[in-house]
Amino acid sequence: MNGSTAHPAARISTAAGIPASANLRKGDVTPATGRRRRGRPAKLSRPAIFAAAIALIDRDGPSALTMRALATVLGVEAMSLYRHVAGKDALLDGVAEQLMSEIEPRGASADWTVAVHGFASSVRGLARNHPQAFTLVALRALDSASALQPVEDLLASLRGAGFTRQRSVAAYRVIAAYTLGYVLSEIAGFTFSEDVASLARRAGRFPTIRALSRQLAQAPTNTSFRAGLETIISGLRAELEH
Amino acid sequence: MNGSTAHPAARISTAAGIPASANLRKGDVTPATGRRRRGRPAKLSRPAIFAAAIALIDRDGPSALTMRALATVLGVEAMSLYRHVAGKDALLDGVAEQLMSEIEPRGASADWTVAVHGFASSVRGLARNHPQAFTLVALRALDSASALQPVEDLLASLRGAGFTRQRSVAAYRVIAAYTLGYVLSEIAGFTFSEDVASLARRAGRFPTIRALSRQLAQAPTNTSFRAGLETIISGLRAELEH
DNA sequence: ACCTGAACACCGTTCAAGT
DNA sequence: ACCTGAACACCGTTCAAGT
Repeated sequence: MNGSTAHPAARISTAAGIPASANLRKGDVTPATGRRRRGRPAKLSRPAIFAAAIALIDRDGPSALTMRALATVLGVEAMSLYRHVAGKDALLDGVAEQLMSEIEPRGASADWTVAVHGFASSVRGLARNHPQAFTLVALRALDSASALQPVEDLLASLRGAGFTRQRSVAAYRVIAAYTLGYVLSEIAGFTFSEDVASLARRAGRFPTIRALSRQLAQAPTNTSFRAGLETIISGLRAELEH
Repeated sequence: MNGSTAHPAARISTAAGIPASANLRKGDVTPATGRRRRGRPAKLSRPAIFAAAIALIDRDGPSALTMRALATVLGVEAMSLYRHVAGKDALLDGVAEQLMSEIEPRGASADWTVAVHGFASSVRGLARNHPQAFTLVALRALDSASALQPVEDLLASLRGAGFTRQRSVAAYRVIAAYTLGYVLSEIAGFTFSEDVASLARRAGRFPTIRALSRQLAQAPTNTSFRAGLETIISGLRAELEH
């Protein structure tokens, strides 16, 4: 497809312009303890590696994330990465965790419907900031503190609003499943391209799809995402009041 | 991690035991026309290739699907595959389409809630039959007839039940998003492993997660999937009757 | 302490050649 | 008409070696 002959890694390095150390928050390189460093100072750090990996995926897609390409971007040889991450799988775990940490905590809300919208918007916002990386990472178990905080906030609001333990978890799962599915569909083009209508026409079947082709072709919006959430909230409210 | 030194392809071939031609339905090799075959008879066919690919993924995971491994399983050299599929990406498109064709049509239902459950069960059933292949394929645009039929049936039922055009499409999207998200979460272990509770305990935060750890650890079931669907149906019914 | 060179066993894909 | 051999430009990962 992309028949470009040469795509020199050096160019990536320049273009990506990874702010190698600029991305680091203070204290990232060394643990909180002021332990004395000896020997050669480290050129690499885990957060710098993960940040560069996310930038690489966002720019060129998941398949561009290669140990070798990542190393080039960081101005280092591929093998040096293995000092800091166990392998490619561990790299992806780190990427997932660093992505989740971008979600800023909202705190528990007294109104559970606000909490639902807050949770869903956080996830969707992350996906919109990093569509490519999100797909890579959406299916990895989230066992980091930053991934758990939004869940904690949502569950706390549901419990506080009077949902039983069982119903709180059930509600969480419905909301999380809808949000994940919606966001992934959005990234994939919502499974309906403009030419689905023409396929339906060619096939001479699917009269309803043909009749609804204008509506189906409409790109999902902020509004339609929230509307779907309201449908679910309405169903949950009925259970709560029952 | 898996430090096994040698994993000879020949062994895969034996172990996988792909029923190379047994998987073929009659008429798969040649188009319906009784066109005369000349030259060397084909050892390969697109359906046989896709079936073997699905079997390989189901057995050994998405990363085991390699042009070379697939060829070995089919008793052929890797380059022979390029006679039948344009490349690996086209192979994955074919795998996606062949998977979707496993869904057996249910026909439109007079009761729209039956149609909702039917659609969702079809998708979930496919995911349970091919959990590994499903993840690989869930995000590819579905533009084949067999992928469109379940959508047509659901939309037709919704329209027939009195949903407006806009509301029918909106309802479809909520249902599809929930189903996709639920099913992918299920495959990924529903993002909550048993040790999330212990992580929450170690972190000394997340009191609600800790309090709900038993409920959160419960594996999703047929029943809980349908219960979530009922929540959504209840929300949709309110809109319909409004 | 941290990074590198060389090597190994893989990939997808091409092209000209075999039958 | 269909399949193959040899080759190219990649992968992830190891290990012993450099500074």
